[in-house]
Amino acid sequence: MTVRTRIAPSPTGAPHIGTAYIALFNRAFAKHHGGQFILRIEDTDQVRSTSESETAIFDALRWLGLDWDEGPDVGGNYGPYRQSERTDIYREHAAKLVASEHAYPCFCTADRLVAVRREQELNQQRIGYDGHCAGLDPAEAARRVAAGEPHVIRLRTPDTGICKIADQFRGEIEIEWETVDDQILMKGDGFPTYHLANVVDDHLMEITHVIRGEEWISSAPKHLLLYEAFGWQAPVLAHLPLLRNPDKSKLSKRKNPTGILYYRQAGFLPKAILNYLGLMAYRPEGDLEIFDFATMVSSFDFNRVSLGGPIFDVQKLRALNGHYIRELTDTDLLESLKSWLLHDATLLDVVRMSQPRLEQLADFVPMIAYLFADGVPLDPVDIDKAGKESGKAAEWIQFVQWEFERLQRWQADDIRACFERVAEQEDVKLKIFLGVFFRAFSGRAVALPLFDSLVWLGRDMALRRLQYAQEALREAGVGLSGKALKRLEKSYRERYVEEGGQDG
RNA sequence: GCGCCCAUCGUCUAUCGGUUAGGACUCCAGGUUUUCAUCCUGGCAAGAGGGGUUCGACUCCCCUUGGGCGUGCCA
Repeated sequence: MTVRTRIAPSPTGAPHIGTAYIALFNRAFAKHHGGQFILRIEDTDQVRSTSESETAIFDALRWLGLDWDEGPDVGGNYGPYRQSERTDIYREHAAKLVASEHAYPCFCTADRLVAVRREQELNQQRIGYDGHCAGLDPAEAARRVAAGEPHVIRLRTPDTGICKIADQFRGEIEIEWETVDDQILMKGDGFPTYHLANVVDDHLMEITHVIRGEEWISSAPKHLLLYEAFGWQAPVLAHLPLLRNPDKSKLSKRKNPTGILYYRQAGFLPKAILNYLGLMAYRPEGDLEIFDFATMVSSFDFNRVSLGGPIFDVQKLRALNGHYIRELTDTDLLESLKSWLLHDATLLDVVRMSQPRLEQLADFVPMIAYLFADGVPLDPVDIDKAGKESGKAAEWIQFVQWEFERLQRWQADDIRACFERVAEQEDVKLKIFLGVFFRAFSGRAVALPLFDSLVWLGRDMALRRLQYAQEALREAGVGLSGKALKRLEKSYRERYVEEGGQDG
């Protein structure tokens, strides 16, 4: 049996450093056994998935050297590797489950579900679906489905007994069936949920080992039950500890740079990132900290994986990166610099932006420096003063951060529209408004054209700069307090997000 | 609230019953260097608490505490 592992990111937003972390372990394990590592795109969330994000995932993982043997863009014998192209397969399998009564159609409305949950919260009961439609007569349910009544398909879970999960890192985990509710398998839109799709695909793609984040432990029983219902052999499960923010919460973009592309733009080396990510839960042997992917592959051992939730410490990553930079020969470093950003294609953009403003060639480098930096020296007092009144700058920056995250495409026109929208909402002249942002992004009141600069920097770096600015403002006492941030978020939702809750 | 996971310096970790509890990052001091950085040397700094098991527990078991995740027609 050849070992096959996979990474299955969903293309929503910027490719996450956590995805690289999980991918690294999966790839290292597969390669240790001479097996294959597969990339599967989990785009079953029609609302949030974008092709821009999918491309960015390919780009980011490949840059890190985490190549895949099979995937949407390289093909393979188990395709298609994009879940949105496999909907027939899921529908078919869901139908089988309904036929065997391992699953059932549910006609409950979203309103009823909310009401049920609220009552459970009130009575301090366990939260979960109450099984309202589980007892429906199958024939009757089938008639209603045939009549076109809106419905979802739910998994029928046992009411008693315990589910034993053989986690390769943690040993046996026991979860009582009573605590797992009837999970939705097929959504009202005809798309599967993660639970169904991931089980069906892992089986069909002959995945032998599923190494994923510990956030999945509590849904493992549902997955195991599905394998059983289909009469399939379940893959080996292993749950890695989650990467954390300095405050120990799950790593999030609000508190940290989480975009892989940020790290590329900021000049981190792939081998340093891989080494650091490996360090988060693995040591090849004893005190060995500096190691490459090949060492991780050859030494890979489930017993050497540590389980404490590691805090992602950019400072240590930086130190490690410095180590690798120093290890390069001068010509290799020059090549690294060139392939990073100092090549003709990117330089030409910068040349075009700067030309109208140049009086001497010597003006060039100082003028463009902020485009090649991670952070720039900031004057928080000056930034704050650029706002209409003290405190406004921090608010404006926050609104723009949220708008940037929601932007579908990262292009000059969209970015411009984004600034115009916020300036209008905040009732401030664009010229005044942008003053804050020239300072936040470049550290100066004047710089090259803002929107083009942002396109050039990339979304992840743009967001990072705003994060730096917020930190500086906070330190200077003119930033957003926790309370103010909460208030602002509410105001943002009301005024900017037309309808429905947005994700976090 | 309920379920599950986790627990060694500030941070990442080594230790798989017997160690002065080791290394790395950070910080501090000193040395090399025209400055800085690098590099070298040294230093500060840890087994959450309480019960067991054992001749002997950081290590095994239980409880408490703390933290995390889950509790979505998101993944």
